[in-house]
Amino acid sequence: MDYQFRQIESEWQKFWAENQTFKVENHSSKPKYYVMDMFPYPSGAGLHVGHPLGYIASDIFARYKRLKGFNVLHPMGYDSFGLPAEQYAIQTGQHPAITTEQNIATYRRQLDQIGFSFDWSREVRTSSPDYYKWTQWIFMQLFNSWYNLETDKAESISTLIQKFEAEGNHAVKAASDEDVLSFSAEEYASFTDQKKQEELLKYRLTYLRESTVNWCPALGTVLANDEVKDGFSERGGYPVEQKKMMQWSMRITAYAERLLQGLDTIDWPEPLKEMQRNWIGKSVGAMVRFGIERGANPERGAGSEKSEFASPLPAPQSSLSLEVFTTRVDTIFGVTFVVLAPEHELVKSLTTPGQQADIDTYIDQAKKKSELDRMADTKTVSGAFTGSYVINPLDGKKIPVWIADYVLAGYGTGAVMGVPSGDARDHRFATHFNLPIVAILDTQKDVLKEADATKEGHYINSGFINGMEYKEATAAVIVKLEELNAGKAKINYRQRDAIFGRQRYWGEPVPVYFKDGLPQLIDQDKLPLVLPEVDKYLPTESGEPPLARAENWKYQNEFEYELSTMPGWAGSSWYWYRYMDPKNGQEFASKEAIAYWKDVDLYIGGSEHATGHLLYSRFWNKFLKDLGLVVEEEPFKKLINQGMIQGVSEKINISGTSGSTFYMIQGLQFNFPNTERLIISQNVRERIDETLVNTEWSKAEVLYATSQHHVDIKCVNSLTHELDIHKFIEWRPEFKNAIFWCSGGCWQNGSFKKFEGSNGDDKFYTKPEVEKMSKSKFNVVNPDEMIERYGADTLRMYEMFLGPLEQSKPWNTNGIEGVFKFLRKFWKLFHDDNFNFRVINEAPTKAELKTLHKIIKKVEDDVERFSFNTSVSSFMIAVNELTELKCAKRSILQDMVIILSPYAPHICEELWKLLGNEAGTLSYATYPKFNPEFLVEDAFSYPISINGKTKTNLNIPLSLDPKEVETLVLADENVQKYLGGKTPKKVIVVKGRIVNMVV
RNA sequence: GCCUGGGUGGUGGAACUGGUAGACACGCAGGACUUAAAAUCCUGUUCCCGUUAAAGGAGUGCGGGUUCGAUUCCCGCCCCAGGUACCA
Repeated sequence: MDYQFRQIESEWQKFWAENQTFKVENHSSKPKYYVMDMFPYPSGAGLHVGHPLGYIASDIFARYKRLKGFNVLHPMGYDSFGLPAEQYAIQTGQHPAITTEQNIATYRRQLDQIGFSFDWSREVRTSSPDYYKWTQWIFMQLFNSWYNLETDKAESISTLIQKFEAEGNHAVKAASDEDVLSFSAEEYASFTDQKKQEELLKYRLTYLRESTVNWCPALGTVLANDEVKDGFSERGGYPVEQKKMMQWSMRITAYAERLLQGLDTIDWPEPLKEMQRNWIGKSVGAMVRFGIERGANPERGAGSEKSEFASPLPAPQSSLSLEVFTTRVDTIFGVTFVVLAPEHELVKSLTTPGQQADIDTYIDQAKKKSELDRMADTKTVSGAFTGSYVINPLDGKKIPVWIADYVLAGYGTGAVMGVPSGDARDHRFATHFNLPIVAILDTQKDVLKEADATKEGHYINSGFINGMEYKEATAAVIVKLEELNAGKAKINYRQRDAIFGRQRYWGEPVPVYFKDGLPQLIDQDKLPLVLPEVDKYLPTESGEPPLARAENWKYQNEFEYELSTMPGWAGSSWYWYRYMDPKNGQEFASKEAIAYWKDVDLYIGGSEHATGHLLYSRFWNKFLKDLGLVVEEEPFKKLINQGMIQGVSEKINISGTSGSTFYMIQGLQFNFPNTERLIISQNVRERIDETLVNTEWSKAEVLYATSQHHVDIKCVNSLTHELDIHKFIEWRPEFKNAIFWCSGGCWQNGSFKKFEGSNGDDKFYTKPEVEKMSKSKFNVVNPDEMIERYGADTLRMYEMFLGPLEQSKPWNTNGIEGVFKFLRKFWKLFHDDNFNFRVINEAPTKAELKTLHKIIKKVEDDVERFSFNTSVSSFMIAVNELTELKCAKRSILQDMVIILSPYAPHICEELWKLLGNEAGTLSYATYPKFNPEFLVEDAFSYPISINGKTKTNLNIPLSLDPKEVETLVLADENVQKYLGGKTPKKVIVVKGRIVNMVV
């Protein structure tokens, strides 16, 4: 029979499912290997061709490892809490659990079709109560823990209470809130229970605190960052404001240093590690306190309010002072101004009456700017002078205090010392506002023209550090500042605590109730705290989260539950442990299972999770490790980022309405009721762009205010980018009366009017653009059609053939035929022209063995370095060679089947059976052993080049040494011809590589 | 702005430690088979010059450099994609 992929694939998928071929046990005499994918969110759009890319790669790897004798854990599950299901629920009233269930069924069907070797008996779903019971349980452990900086570990809160009872908190070194009280054991004992809890909350690893959220009053809800666009809600376009709200937070900052250090111990892509490093943002520097000039504005109230609590500095001499964090404390003599964030708490008290108007205007402006605006606009310098001055603690100079939005309130102290000679931004600021610029190092170039951030050379204009070099000066300045009680060395992290909650329905309920306004954990045996039923998935009229709608939902019928739910990253921060022991009702995973599987050996997923999921997972893992619940400090030993599969989006230009009732376009009249739109073909649009100024097109200026909109790629010919107007109108009926302006005329209501004197071109073109594949861009390509047409094995190999795994690439199906042809060719090796099985038991030839061992080696090397595209090519070469050799020998072909099986498992299972092996044993067969003897060559065709340009080749035995090779080459008459009688100045012979002659 | 990745034929890409640039595949062109088409098979296919063949020249984003030899290493620049919190 010819290669019948449909039949073969469904047959084997059924076989694997029925026989649980890939079910794996938590014990084995084989070494363990854990291959995991980032589990998907089951969206309503189903799987698209981008999803399987990583899954195919990890599946190949998992299957390969099985052949190499490992006990392989390769599970799959669903990250099934999320906003889209909830949004759908809001629109339709359908419970998100139902839609989620349906979406999962679609995903499962699609995943099964591709022939993955998942152990489905271990499937997890984050939205299932059996699962989120343990997410809640981990939350409770976090609540019951504090971070002891002395042991550098999380500990039970009870040890902290003991310390408080014994000695108060003076000697306690803990990661905590800024505003902790200072108390003795006696004072602690005198606290009411309420007060004690209040204080303890400031140390817990998960705690409540006020944080700013995107609040949309019209929708009565909090929005995620990506639901906000230019200060308006993406859905509906309602204004969004910043609102303070009590929110659960996770004290991830306690782990900053360990998260940073751990990066050096794991095998992850360097760019990804770099991203995490930048996110954590460790900077070693110093805190410097500038005294505020007395009498600046005393009637306006207190200075640094923070300092009575957790300031790293001892109490200031003056109550009026300003703290600045800097990484270049050595530049302190070059400070000519200080800049505060507009939101800084001291701005109010520092502003003099004369400057009040300026400052108010500036703050107003800054508030309106979105973060995006601030970023895009790095060239514009803005700021305002407060009217006050601070005193440089080292030389007593008066320094003006400004505010500017390039300083962020959330980082460091929200204040910067401006050193224009050394920092480009400060330089721009100084130049713009005409502030002095002082050079501080003798190596600095023309500092009036440009900042020079050098650390080289010797200090000048710098008081007691004049003449010193960088290292010495930095140390000296810090010593001096400490002496003066005006500063000290400090390590600062950019990372902040993670907000842990959202005001939504479809998430894990937080296992907390409130008593006297303080959060309390529910009893552990009440877990899981199941998501209650609600009548609607919207917030309440008073703006409370949807859970407030649940009737009679009270702890012990008395206490209010926490109404927010956990964020998306909760369930995904520990799921790799649940796969180890997914059905356990007593623990999140048994000690034995964790001791056996330990960690994930290979994790494949997208780099978009670099600073979210991957950082939070590492954080929770370290926490679980501190509690002795897991064994490894890092959860994912090796990580590979698969590149993004991009799609080609198609866009059209839609012009705004002009208010006229008809349009004249090139002398033709078109009806144009106010609500209709003019849609301009891309080729016309480009011509307008080019010739906008020409009189011929002057009318176009009126119409020109177009915006680009996505069109479903189903309406467009992907080769010509020609729009099918009929299909388009079917898809978007609101455009049924629109005018479609083509280069030779216009379409409206199905008829075409030709421009006078035009060629009558009635084709309408879209603009293609390569973008991320996404349902919202209408450019997704579904794998189902591909599988229907070519089968799963072809899809698997084709996705790998597309290019390097880690590189992003646009999806195209141009080469898929070649992969399909390859599989047929492979099938035909085993069959004669009439498709009769023809494999024979003869001894292989040298050439056949060479081909086989070449591919054994190549695929081994390629898989180990995740270069799957090159192994597909090598398979093609091997099959071409064997076809050429007319090889039908079992000893060659059987090994070929094993080597290819991770890539194309279905066809290989079928051939394995035809070869007479027991069905289903292929997955656990032994990978053939490479024997280098078969590849040994005794001669090599040396490229002979002159001045680096290859001229000819000479076949020379490899046994000859370079000198002999040289003699042989020079004796060759062909070579002499190229040399034209000249004697080469020099001859380079690299054995087995090349001969190069310099003439 | 900053960080990261990338730029090689008409296309996807290969070239692993500095050693024959363009493997493999798609597409295209020509041919075989066929009444015809599909399928299959064969041949050619970086560009320029050249009727063919030979010979020659250019060539891995651009400009330099190191080297007997550079897609690979170094310096400067341009462009594309992704990320991003102006992080002091």
